[in-house]
Amino acid sequence: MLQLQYIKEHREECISRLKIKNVKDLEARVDEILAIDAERRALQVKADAVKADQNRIAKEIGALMKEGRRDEAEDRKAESGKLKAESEELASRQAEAEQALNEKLLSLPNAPHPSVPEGRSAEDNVVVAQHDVKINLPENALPHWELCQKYDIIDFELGNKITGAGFPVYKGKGARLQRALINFFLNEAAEAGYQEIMPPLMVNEASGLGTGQLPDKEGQMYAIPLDGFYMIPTAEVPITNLYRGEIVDARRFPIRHVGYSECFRREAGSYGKDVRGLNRLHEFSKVEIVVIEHPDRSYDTLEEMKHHVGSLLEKLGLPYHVLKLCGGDMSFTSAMTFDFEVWSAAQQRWLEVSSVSNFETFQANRMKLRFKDEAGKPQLCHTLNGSALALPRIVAAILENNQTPDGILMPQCLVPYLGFDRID
RNA sequence: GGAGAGAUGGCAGAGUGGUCGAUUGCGGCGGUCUUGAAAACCGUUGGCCUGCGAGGGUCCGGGGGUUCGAAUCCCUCUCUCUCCGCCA
Repeated sequence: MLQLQYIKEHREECISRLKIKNVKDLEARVDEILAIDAERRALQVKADAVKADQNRIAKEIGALMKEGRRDEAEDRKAESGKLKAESEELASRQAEAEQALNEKLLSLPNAPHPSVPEGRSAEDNVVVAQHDVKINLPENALPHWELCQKYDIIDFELGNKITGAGFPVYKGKGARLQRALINFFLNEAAEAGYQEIMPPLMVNEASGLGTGQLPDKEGQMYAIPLDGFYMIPTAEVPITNLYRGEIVDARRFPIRHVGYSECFRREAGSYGKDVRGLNRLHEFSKVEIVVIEHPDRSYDTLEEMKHHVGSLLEKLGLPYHVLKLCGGDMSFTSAMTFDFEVWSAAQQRWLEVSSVSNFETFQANRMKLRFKDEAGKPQLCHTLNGSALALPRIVAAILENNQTPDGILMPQCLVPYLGFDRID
């Protein structure tokens, strides 16, 4: 969530930044927050004064009792009793104001960086980079779901049987390809300085709140109500929450992590050709990079992360472009996001395989993730993350783009991990 | 799943109704000494809210209660540890 202090001190700037995200009733919501905060502070000043009186009297009673002046102590007790009622009343009003303030703040999205383009939908995203690769498709090129069947490497029907739609079963060379990609991505990230984490695949509610999945995207996660857990939609959740509530040593910046996990998403409301084959799944594998960074350096780090993601796609020999998301297409939590899309030649469409974002202090504020600045004062860190990479659509593009009459050729960089160079 | 013990500051560990935001040790930071370092010695060392400031308030796992007053007493939840059972 946004920092209250920022909203207070930069109301105009805050509103103009949020406008880009097409927030409804924006000014009214911001002003309501400011009003509730003012009320809350006024209540606290009053409550503190009453409390101070109570504390003083309680000490006096202690002293009087020690000296054996019981009558005077009893007078004091009566006095304190009156204050108690007043103090309880003030405290409960203050708690109400605090809760209201918190709810309002929690429901306000992150303010986009001033350079984020305006726009309503994905149509308005801006292509900022393009990397072409020549593709020679055979005459009778097949979409990946037919290739999966032809070579018996990914079985969607079997997944339906044992779980349901969107839970494919990888077989033989298809399974081996998954494992190879995961290892390739993890090794590349390790070489780039990211420490590997293998996180739990279920998290508690506090973690969901920390990274912003809760409360507003609750319906997107699979829940385990009996134990109060959620299946993670991305490794971002457990890895970023590793630092929840911490005051980290500024000398550790940037804190770079990479982790592979299965990701679980309900994807309620999805349908049609978008969900065909590997295009959209309920469970998929992803390698994620997460960085905790000093606010002054976070946008440089975002560039480094983009560079890392781009280098992976280039090694895999996939054509891709990079989109800078417009305000209307950005996530609730992000201040700036770049999407990487690969060209899937047989489907003739772009598939999103990575999303790299800077959240600035939005997540850090929710999870109280801080560092000490030069003056020794705690400040919020910036958090960033990006897919590096999500497997299914990478697999779809590899299968489609590299198909030949003699089988599907594997990218050279994967051969050492695979132990074969083609699927046939 | 059954039985028991526990949760205090970065860590360890005192504190069982009043002057305790909390003894002490370690660690951290600053200094003295030293060519430098170590050792030794001295000092210092939490977060949050509020206030221009002085200051005030708050926090001893979470929530609730008793009391003029709670780290300390009561209830409850969560978590951790030990033993038994089960198990990869």
